[in-house]
Amino acid sequence: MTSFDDAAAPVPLSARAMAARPAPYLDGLNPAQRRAVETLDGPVLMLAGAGTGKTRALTARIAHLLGTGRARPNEILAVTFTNKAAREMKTRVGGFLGEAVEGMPWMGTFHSIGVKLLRRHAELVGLQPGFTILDTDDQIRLMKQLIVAENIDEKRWPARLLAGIIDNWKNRAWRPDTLPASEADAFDARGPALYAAYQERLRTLNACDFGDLLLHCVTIFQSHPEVLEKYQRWFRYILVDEYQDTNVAQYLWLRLLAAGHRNICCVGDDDQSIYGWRGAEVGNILRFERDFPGAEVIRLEQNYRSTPHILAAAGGVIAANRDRLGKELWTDAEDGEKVRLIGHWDGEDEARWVGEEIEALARGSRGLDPVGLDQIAILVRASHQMRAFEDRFLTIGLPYRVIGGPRFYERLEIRDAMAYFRLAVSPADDLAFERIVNTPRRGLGDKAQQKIQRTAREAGVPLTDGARRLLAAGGLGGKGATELRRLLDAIDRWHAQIAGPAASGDALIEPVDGSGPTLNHIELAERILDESGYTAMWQADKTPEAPGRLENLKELVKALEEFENLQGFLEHVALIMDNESEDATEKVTLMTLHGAKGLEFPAVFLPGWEDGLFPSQRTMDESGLKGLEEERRLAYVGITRAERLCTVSFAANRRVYGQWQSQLPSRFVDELPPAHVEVLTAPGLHGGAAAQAMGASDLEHRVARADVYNSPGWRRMQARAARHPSPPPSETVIEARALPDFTEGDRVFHKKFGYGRAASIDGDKVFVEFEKTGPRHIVARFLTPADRVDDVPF
DNA sequence: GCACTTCATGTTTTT
DNA sequence: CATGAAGTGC
Repeated sequence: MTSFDDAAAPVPLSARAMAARPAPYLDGLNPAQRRAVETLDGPVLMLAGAGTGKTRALTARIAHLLGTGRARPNEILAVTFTNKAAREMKTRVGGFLGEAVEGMPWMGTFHSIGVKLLRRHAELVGLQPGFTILDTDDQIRLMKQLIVAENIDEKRWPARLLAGIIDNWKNRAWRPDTLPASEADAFDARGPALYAAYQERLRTLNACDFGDLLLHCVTIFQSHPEVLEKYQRWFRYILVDEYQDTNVAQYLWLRLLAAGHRNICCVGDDDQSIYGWRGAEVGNILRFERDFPGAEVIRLEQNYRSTPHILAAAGGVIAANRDRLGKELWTDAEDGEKVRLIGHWDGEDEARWVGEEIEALARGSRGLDPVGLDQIAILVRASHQMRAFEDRFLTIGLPYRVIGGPRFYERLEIRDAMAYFRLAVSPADDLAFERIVNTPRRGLGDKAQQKIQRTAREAGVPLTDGARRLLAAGGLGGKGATELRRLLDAIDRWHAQIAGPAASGDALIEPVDGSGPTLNHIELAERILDESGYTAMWQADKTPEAPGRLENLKELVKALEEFENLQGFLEHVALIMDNESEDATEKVTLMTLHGAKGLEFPAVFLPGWEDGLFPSQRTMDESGLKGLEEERRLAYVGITRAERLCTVSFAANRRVYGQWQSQLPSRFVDELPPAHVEVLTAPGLHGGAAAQAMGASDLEHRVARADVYNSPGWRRMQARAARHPSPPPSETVIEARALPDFTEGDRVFHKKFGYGRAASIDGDKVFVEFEKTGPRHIVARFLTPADRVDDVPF
């Protein structure tokens, strides 16, 4: 058990020592921040606008709580949404406290704290403390089984959708028994029953999905007042980050815990609530004062990030939203550049222009100081918008990094390997068993698996036991039987080996040849992958992605080094799905607006501001005005990421699902206050054929409305453009015509698709069979002969 | 059990 | 268009 039970443990940090010295953590705080730090008792709502130093205030507040002796480190509950935020808070508090952060076991994400609580009281909701945590993938597979069992038409009700509906219910803290009547007719009135069945399955599997981690806690608090009271007393102070993103379940969880002393400090920004679609309730933050009467509301409005123009532009956009708590950001900073606005002919032009602009910024040829590539970000509404930029950057050799791509732990081979580890830890993990019974192929097809399922269900035992019974009864013959027996034996063996070292504590045991319980978890993991035939499966696989997968498996085993045992690792992975690999080269960042929340960049590009794309048509269709307002907040988030330079752009034409569509500039473009915007004209667009084809009216209409052609900003821009002309785009065009400097059959390299063989060449078009990504037609300039890859400038 | 086909379906994302 | 999932034929 952790610190909770060590109530008698000495305070790791000497309160007196800290109080005696002037508090260094108060230095440099502005009055509002200081108030937020020093108002310790009672409910506090810290409305912290973008870039107003909220993390600073939050960490100082923790330091202050400890410094004044109000609470010991393990009596503070500090919740965040993401592991990243939790990590940052830990680091920053660590700056004040030194190693005493280790004594803050209750600083973490909602989910990680939820697990911790739930493990202690699992039996109160019918679980055992060792329950497994299902991720989305497991969840959907489970739902698929239910769909089959309940005879539901999967065409009409795909598992993903149903899992989503149940997720939503959980987000709203609705249990099967408390589901409101309004939901009773969800999917042909079978919703409530299916939800109940799903929960029943989870209980049988001794498993929780992510929603349960919070909802079960709430259930326990509500039905076991003595448990709740214990925690209400224990957590003397509660801090919550990103409060605007809380869903109902999280809200109830917090409200229950804070109900006693009401020492709860919520930090958030209603203007940055962008996760409504996944259950976040802006209402939680809007209602705070009603929920906690007498609450102190502190507004952090001094912005330390952006220039006045950028703040004014963002403010202008967000002002169009109703239902705001109201906040106006201000700054002492110099005016700087206005927000720049530019229209393009199509998405490719937009990408081309952004690429050139980035190169110009990097050279310092825009009349500004040179901007490093890693100080530049392109923030898009939807990830598919990234492709035009990737293509372009690949072509011009501009290094970039995509944030939010496929995650390491979501990869097939990693998930398979994890399933093996899970089985080794708990052989009763049915979902893990199902996943790998026939991977690698063991001759256990659908029929055999059904037999196992049936045997297990009839006996009411886990699948591994069911399989054993089936074998004992001779219900399976041939190769399948032999292989199944071998697998079951292997699982037993691995399980025994885990029990060994775990029981003997965490003493480091020298690796000894042979077997026995002397294996450490890393060797065990290797052995599992080996004995299961999983590694061999990929080694035998001749498809191009096999080597990469083996590489990933190696990486997975390496990741184990940071943990003491497999159990610890599995728990970590269940809750932490992020994987940020830093690499040293300077790169432009490409990510979604959602992904950018909480980040900042000196220069930000916001492309694709077109109605239907941004704001997204779908959001508006589905959520109407509420949706539009959330999109607007997204625009606000985007603009406020910029420190010095913010460039908004839109295209007149865009290919949507292969179909060319003409686009209208986003309504948010109109909401940008003209006084803080500078309208640029793309080279070649102004007066050119493109402008005419574009139906110049649109652009001109907007431009005339803002009267920007007559603005000083416009003239200054023109003058600057004359002084610092952009490199002529023709360079690339000439390059594009260049014929390949390799011949058919040569091995070639492409930055995105990797290595391949040039199967046939037709002019500047090459048909390449890529080793990893299959065959494709590629323009020659994208390719480098493989033996000269080092010449590629990035 | 596997490879090939057709067909539908196209946000945002964490835990 | 382009990707993934489901279905069909071997």
